[in-house]
Amino acid sequence: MALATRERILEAAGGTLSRNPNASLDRIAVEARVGRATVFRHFESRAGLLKALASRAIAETDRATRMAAADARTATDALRLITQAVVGAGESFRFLDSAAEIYDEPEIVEAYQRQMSELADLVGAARREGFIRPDLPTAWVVASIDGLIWAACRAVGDGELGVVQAQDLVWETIASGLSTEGVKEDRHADQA
Amino acid sequence: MALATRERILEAAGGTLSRNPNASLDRIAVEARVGRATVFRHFESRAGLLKALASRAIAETDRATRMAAADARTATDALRLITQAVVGAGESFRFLDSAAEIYDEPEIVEAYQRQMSELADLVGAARREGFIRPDLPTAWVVASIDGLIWAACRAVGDGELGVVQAQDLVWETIASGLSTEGVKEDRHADQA
DNA sequence: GGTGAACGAGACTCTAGCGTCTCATTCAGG
DNA sequence: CCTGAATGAGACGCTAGAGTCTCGTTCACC
Repeated sequence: MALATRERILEAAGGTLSRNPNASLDRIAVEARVGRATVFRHFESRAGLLKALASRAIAETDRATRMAAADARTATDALRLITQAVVGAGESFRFLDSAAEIYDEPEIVEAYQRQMSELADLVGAARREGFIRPDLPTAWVVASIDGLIWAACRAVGDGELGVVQAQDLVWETIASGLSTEGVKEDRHADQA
Repeated sequence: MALATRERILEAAGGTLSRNPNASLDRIAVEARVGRATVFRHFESRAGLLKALASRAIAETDRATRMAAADARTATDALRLITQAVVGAGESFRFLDSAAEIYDEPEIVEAYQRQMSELADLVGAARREGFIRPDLPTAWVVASIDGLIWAACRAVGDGELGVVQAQDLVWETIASGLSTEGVKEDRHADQA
């Protein structure tokens, strides 16, 4: 049952920390219905647990990215698939917002920066495909995609939106914004 | 010099906590170039300091909201002014992301919910003016505005964007999204 | 020059939470 | 039934950081 226990601890840690970023190991152990000592049997320390949690989220994102790259025929489509995958797995990521200690781990920081850089590349490719507005800095495109994903995960966590709904809305907003000025119907103008 | 000292502590606390949400009072005191005891002379406790910091951010937002309501002729314009004001004062807000303890203060939670509700009302009014897409849930519009503001403040803090640039980009993205599908030029279609 | 308020420095106590260790219990496999 | 691995419970030491207090200093104002 070692694997099941380890997994249960990670699951509980993710959930508890997303609600209260300063939750103690004792609290997490209770939430996982596990003795506190068992947490230390599976993880070197609190930092080790957080690191494992972060690594898990990073691996999940990498997996989603590879699948998107395999399935998608365009960079724009890959961007859409990745965005929706991350929103779908949002619960695994919410704890990262507030887990400041994690960014002491160079390994995690490096992986995070790599993923951000990959996202920037993807945005660049989507831009060359004509999907991204040429007048927007790539840094802002990346940042706002991040912000919209964050908002979607929060809304889902608060029960304001369903997961599928949130996935669609994020992409819809990326594509067309919030205003009627950007609805797709208008787009056929050029050709008129 | 009592007021100047108090202000210096608040300023240092905001800056330090936005960088490291778990920063100790000692660290904050050093950053403010003030003895740690002086922090306790001005604030009842750590919670009191955070509460004062949050109250300050809330008051700042209220001020911006009132000014926007006074200056703007439409709800859409008020929404724009408020959005830009909040991005401009972003440095005062970034610490709120990660200061989980604050949400134990009912007073703060109430004020936050009131502001969110006011924002929802404003979005509703802008919707009736025809600015907001009718097919988007208000909850998502509010959440994504929040997310874009968050992203902008982060980008400014990281030095990726200038403040004025970020203010424009947030509104631009709200209005037209990130994609070429939403650029304003297309909009004249209806009238053609 | 005298006075009092504000401050800096630092000693002190107290608590929460981390990490270690031990011991009894459970439970699966032989 | 026996054995060993995984666990739960809990005692224990340790440290960081909150909050209190005191004493000496600075500095503005009279």
